[in-house]
Amino acid sequence: MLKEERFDYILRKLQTDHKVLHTELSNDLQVSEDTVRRDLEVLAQNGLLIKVRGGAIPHSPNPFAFNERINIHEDDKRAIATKALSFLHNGQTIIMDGGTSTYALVKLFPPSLQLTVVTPSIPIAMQLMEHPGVEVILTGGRIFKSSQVTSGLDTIRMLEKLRADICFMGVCSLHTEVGVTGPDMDEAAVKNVMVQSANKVIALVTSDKMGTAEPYKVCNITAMDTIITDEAGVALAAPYRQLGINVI
Amino acid sequence: MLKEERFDYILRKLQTDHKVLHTELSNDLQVSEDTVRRDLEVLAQNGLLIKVRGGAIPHSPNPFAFNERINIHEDDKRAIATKALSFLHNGQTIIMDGGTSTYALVKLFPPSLQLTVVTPSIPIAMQLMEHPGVEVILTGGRIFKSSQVTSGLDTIRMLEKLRADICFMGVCSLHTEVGVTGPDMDEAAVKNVMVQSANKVIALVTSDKMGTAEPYKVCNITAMDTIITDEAGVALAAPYRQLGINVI
DNA sequence: CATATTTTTGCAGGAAATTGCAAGAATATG
DNA sequence: CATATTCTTGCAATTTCCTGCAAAAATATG
Repeated sequence: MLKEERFDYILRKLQTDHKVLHTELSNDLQVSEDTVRRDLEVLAQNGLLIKVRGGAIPHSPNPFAFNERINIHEDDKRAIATKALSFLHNGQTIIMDGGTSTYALVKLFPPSLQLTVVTPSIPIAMQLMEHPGVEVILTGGRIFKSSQVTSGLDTIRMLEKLRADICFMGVCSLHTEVGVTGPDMDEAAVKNVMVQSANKVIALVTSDKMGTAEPYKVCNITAMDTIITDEAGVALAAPYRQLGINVI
Repeated sequence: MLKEERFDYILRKLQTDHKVLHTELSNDLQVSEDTVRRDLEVLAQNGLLIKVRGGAIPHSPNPFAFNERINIHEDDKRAIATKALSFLHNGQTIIMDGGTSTYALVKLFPPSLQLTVVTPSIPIAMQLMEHPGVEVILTGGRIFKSSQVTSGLDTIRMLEKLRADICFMGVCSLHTEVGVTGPDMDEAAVKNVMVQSANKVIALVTSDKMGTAEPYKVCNITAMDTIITDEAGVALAAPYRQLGINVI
């Protein structure tokens, strides 16, 4: 049996059963569970399903589209967010980029905090709607369903007119030479404007994103004032510190 | 049974029952109460519910105001929304006002529908994010926490540049002489621009709002092309029909 | 056609996650 | 304040996952 036939079978079964199990598939397809595991691995990589312990579930109809990602490196992200809190003071205007790191940050906002937050992220806006002291401004534009942020010209135009105290940047790759990069052209353009509209830029980055690069450039690495990461070890941080960037 | 299935079950039960108990879930899912407790823990961490002693309650990302209102006249609103569906055709660009009537409408969108929807309403945008064929454009601006819509100058500017086929107007009071009115100045201004930016304006109004007025004027009643209501009886509809408005 | 290289597959082991249980702490209730 | 629930913590049993490895199959190369 061809590997593609197995893929086909798995996806079809997933569509009818809304889940697949290693044990079942191993039996149905007459291959070992390891092979099934590997099959699910590649299907997951192509975004065709979501691997979970014991099998896989479909991508769309489950309510975890955004919340799944929040689980990855959850502790790291909370640690990063906690460090970031100390930069916030009453009365500031903050640009809050989309992404799970920034989402973790707004979840930690103490109730007494008084801020104006500008964001293209719908989950962040929803989270902050319940906060009594935060004025929320959502940038307009077309919604990217996968990342749940607005993007495009309208978003950029709203950000351009802004003067913020701090911009917290989320999911990006950092590289000392390549700079700050992202996986999507439009979002990279939006991030670029965010950087320009803020007096101070703070990147929230899990350590696995440091030293990596993606196709679309956001800005030079020197545009960052501070990088907050989960593991600010000397080895990882030194190259950035040499450029005058505060790494914590 | 996969852990994710349990999550799914819990969230679904929470949605219908408005609460879940450790004891019940343990029995329903055939796992120990400890496992239920741990499941609720992770769901709570992801903001999908709130743990309380003995079980959990919904997190209600929408403040009560919105959730409650959606239930008032629910049947009426669904009836109105069903009538409104016939005005929608593939390829159209639609302005969708905030409010529970319009929210009921987007919930009825058939999956095959291909539209571009421009809206200031966050619940509507979230609902449509799960729709495969709808392009969602959110107008930017300051968020009104009570009604969960964006408002203000930025919102107006985005709408001004638009040319839509249809505008569906939500919560408003209608009066043959006073016209269309609303309870908030900023929102009224936004609605006014919506009316001007669409070729055709359709009001979704429960019958109890007809013949009433509120402080801030949106537009003249003749700006409406069609009024969809739950009870298009002759007595109520006649004055509007005399003005050339289609009432159904 | 023979040989080298890559890909796929199954297996073994140790690592990691999940689950249920028990004992003591915390909290609600009358 | 006494009692009953519920919650937390630690632990052990089980299941599942990952890594490296070797055999078999497929593909490429001379």
